[in-house]
Formats: sequence, structure tokens, C-alpha cells
Amino acid sequence: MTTNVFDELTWRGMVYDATPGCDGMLATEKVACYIGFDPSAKSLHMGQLIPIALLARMQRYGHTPIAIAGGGTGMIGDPRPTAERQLLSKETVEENVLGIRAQLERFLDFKAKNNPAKLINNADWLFKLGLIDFLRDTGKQFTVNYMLDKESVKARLGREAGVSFTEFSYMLLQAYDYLQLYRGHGCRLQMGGSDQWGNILAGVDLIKKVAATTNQAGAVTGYSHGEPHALVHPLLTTASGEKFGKSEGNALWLDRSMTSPYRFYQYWFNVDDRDVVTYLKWFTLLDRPEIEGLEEAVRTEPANREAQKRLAREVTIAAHGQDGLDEAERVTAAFFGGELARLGASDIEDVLGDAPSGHVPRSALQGGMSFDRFAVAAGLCVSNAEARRLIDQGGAYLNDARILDPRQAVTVEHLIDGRIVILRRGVKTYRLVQITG
RNA sequence: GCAGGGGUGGGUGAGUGGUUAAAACCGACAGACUGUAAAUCUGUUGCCUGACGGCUACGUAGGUUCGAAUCCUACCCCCUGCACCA
Repeated sequence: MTTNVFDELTWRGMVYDATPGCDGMLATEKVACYIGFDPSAKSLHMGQLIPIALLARMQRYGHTPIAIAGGGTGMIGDPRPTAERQLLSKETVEENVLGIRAQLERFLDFKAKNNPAKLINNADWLFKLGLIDFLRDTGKQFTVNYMLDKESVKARLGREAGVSFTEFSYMLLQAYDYLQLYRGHGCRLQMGGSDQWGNILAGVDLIKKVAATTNQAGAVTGYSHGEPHALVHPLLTTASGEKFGKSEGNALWLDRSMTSPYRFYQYWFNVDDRDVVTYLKWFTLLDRPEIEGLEEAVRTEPANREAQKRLAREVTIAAHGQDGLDEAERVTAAFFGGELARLGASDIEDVLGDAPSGHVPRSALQGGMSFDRFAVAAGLCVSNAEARRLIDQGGAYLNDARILDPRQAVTVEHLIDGRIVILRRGVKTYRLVQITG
């Protein structure tokens, strides 16, 4: 472990940009720092593990992490370069904030003796904010020219549909948040992705304007709670150029009911060799020698996947606890260990309770059901045509036996202990089918 | 508001009356090879059908035609200039 977070983050490749003096502050003082979490869904997604990891690391170095649940800013929405956002209802935002809160509590220590993490909802102050006061106190500090400089706003200005005043104002709200935290919690660092740089600097600028202390001659001598800073991380993409944290184009979630621990684990397990070291640095607390050891392992014995296994273990346990990891590893062993056939139904149910599953009524199998239709009924394929295609190509399996004839009948004979069937497509897509009724 | 360009399958994008379920590329899926990797190679990639064949589809709604993604009309949306706001 290096002596200060900044060096640590630099080594981990997580510093894209920071305000001058930020490194010095982090090396010599213990400060409060914050990151905002947008409550646009009831669960955080994998991409948001990045800010979580940053906060967690700050805490380890003795700084105080503050997670902001954007209950207020979530009512507005940060402008996207393409199109206006759909406003979420107040109820939805509140619900989402609750979900996010529960998840953050697993990653940050809220009971630490010296620097317990804090979780604050910016609705606390934004909802109370009076328009006139806001325009006079905060709005007056910014020129529209400054605000127009933001990339996402520029992009929108070039379009006929434009950008609503609502979203245009977002930047000021975020700046105001930072000011509130600065005043109320002495928060001196805001972090985020590099796409947030503009918004974060707006906050820094606002604080500097409002909280500067001056000498007799009017020159700035300092700031009431110390100089505010900004630090942003690079935006992470995979070696193949995709957005990090997406599988088949869908986001993976931290909520186990939305993304099972098994799928979560598998995502990390399957990380490209080219990405695995970066991910170890970003998402695990492993120290430098350990990561360098794994890096070496990737180079010399890639087939062992030591780095991927370790990555998957570390991150899954952080997100889903020991139970979640056990479950993910049990399912993995059952599916990929080639011993499905030897297990009984209750063992399988036990182990795979969490695996992607489908249900087919027993009555459908009484007279036998052709395999292609069964595959659709069980949710392995979306259409009969797709099922037939899959079978033709030799990628369909029933209880680990390849099926080559679409009309092959699935009957009660195939049931494991009379109530379960395992379907598989290709190498790694398994589906547990429960026969009901 | 005026003028011009455009809306095609998951994406980019060809196609301007029949031979077009719609080129090409990407993505996706499967197979081979492997390490549950990458790269590569092969196949598949609207739906129903074992197959013949059928059905639905090219912004939306109508129309012309034996026949339209392709022509006409109206509407919606996007883009590019110009004007207005200044």
C-alpha cells in the first residue's frame, strides 16, 4: 500500500484528471469527499461500481466518503448528448433512492470510528430551495456562456429539438450540491467519471466564489473550509470496445433479483485477458504485489484463468457477500464441472435455485413434446425457427446430451427425479427447467 | 417560418415499380479450434412450416398500379442552410 490515495489511484490507472493541488491535499490531510449516484433505476448497475470503489478506497486511507443519492437532481436529469430525458415521478425517484441506499451500505463502512461513511440525499436541500433565492445566490455566479461550454449541452444546441431549460439547469444544481456539502460537511473533493468534469468544476468554481476569504486589499487568501478540489476517473471500456458492465447489450445490476450472483460472477470470470489486470486494479482491494503476481500469471499461464477467478471471487463477495459467492461458485461448478448427470433433482435445485430458469407444465409432456417446442416453452429460444436453427447447428443440449433432431420428443422419461430438466445452448448458456403441476 | 435533404431489418447503410425477406459491413447466435479467453475459419441471422409453401415487413395513414421499400397525397419526426429572436 502506497502512502496516500492519490498515488494509489494513479497506480491503479483511475486518475484521468484532477485539480492542481488535489494530490497534495490528499497526501497531507484527511478530507471528506463525495460522489453522486443517479437514482434512475431501483438498483445500481455494474458501471457504478467504479464510483463505489473510489469511495471505498478513500475511506481506507482515512478520508470520509460521502455518497449522495440524487433524490433531488434525479428529478431533473443530467442532459444526454442525444435527447431529452423522460422525467421520473417523485415516487419512482424516492423508491430508487431507497434501493440504492441499501446497496451502498454494503460497500462502505458507516460505523467506522474516525471516518464513517455518510449517505445523504440531496432532496434534503434541493426540495426546499426557493427559486428566487437560487437564482440570486447561485445563478448569478454563472454565465450562460460558461454553461453552454458543456459538451452535452453543445451537442443538444446543434439540434432542432434543443435542450429544455430544466436539463440545462442541471449543472447548477450539481454545483449547489457541492457547495452544500462543503459548507455542511467540510467536503473538499468531488469525484466522478471524466464526463462529469464540467459539472464538478462548476461546483469548485461556485465554492471559490462564495467561500473565498480575502485580505484588506481584496485579494483571495483562502477559503472558509479549505480549497475545494475535483478528481475524475477515465471512462472504462472493454478491450473489444464495449461499454464496461454490459452483457449482450444489457446492463448488469447489483440487485440479485435483477442479476443473479451467478451471472454477476460469470461476467467477471469471462473478462478478457487484456482487461483483467485493469479490473483487478479498479475493483478489488488486492495490493500491488498480489496484482502483479496475477498479471504474471495471465502472461505465463493464461489457461488457468487465475486472475479472472480471483477477480470474480473478490468482486462477487463484495457485492453479494459470502453467501452470494458460494452460490455462484456452486452453480458454476455444477454447470461447468460436467457432473450434472450425477446429481439428483434436489441437489440441482439446491445448487441452481438461482440459475436462469423456466417452467413447463407437466401435462405438456404426457404425450411427449418435440424438443424445438420444448426449448421455446422453457424460454431457451424465442421462436420455433430459432430453436430449429440452434438444433441444426448442433448447439442444443438436453441434460447434457446434444440434440440433433428438432422433433426428438421430450417426455417424462427425461425428467431428473420427475421434476427437472436442464437445457443448454452452446457452451455456457444453461437453463434450468422446472416441470410444474 | 422559408428552402433543401432524409426516415429501410439490432446498428451503419445500399436499393428508386416486378428477378427484393430486401446488397454490403458491423453486431448477435451456433460450430471448429481453445482456456467458460482472444484471434481465426465455417454456418446461421423476420415469423409459421419437416419440407413445398405461406404470412408480415422498408416513419404513419391513405391512394395509383396486375404488381410499390420504390410513384402520388396528407401527416409525424430528423438533418442541413437561411430568416426571426439579437
